Amino acid sequence: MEGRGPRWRWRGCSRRAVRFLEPALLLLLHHGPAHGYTLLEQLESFGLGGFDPTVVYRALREMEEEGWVVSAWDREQTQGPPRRVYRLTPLGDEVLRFWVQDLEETRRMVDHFLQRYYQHIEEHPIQEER
Amino acid sequence: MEGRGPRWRWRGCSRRAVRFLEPALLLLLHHGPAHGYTLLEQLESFGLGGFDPTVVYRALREMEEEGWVVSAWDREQTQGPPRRVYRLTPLGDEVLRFWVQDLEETRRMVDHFLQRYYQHIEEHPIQEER
DNA sequence: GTTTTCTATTGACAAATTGCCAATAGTGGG
DNA sequence: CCCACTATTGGCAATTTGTCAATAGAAAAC
Repeated sequence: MEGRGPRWRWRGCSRRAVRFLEPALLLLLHHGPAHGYTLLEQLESFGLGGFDPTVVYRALREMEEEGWVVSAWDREQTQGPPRRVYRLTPLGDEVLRFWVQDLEETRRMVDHFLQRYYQHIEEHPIQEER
Repeated sequence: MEGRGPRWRWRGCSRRAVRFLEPALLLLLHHGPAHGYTLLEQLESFGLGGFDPTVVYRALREMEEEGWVVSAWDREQTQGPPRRVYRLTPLGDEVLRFWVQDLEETRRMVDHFLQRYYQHIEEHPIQEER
């Protein structure tokens, strides 16, 4: 199953994760403000472990540029350097709802695909040569 | 909701489509050989309409490089220039099964996310200010 | 008390992906 | 012959993604 091409043809897997990153962060922030490092860890509860921190921080900064979240420095209560605490904005809340709609739609599509696959396999157990 | 950034921040939508392209093509080809133009049209039945043809042709060429499909020229039965007919290989069949697994996993993740969202919303109808 | 380790975040860049537009080309109708 | 429709390819700019190195404070180890 290895291709000679780029090292990491097996897309769809880690890529799916990236696609989930934004909504997952928005949902986590819907619970209350948090800083990147914590969010990074909490992502595992979505089955989104193993992210390079850079990716998460970058996503957060981009979300701030969009106005979905705002951040403030927290120089106290830290076991390290000052850290940025992110908080969801009303716009971010709205975007989360958009994402939910989008994921509902995604779910419909995935369902439809899988149904079609299983139905076809059942009807044609052996692949036709035609 | 407009950003000042690039024209098409609203990712996730056409992007989701792209993510579906490969498995959809593999499934369509599982029904039997077909050429790109037909596949392009059949994609609509997956809710994947409106693709730029280039994208589909490119995907097919890449899939051929990977050995998931093979193509042959069809100079007869054509209402235009000769066309390439793609056929699924056993490897492609295997890849389709991988994709199905992957989409099962995706479905679990989406379900989990949505469940968590609705549960949280129900428990905290008003966003906390904390 | 300074070296190491863990927490936390940022910057920069190469590689890959995606959108899009122009080009090519055969066929059939007017 | 010119136009519309069927089919496919090439190339490039813009965007996205992965990764690695850099910075930096605090706490623990030596």
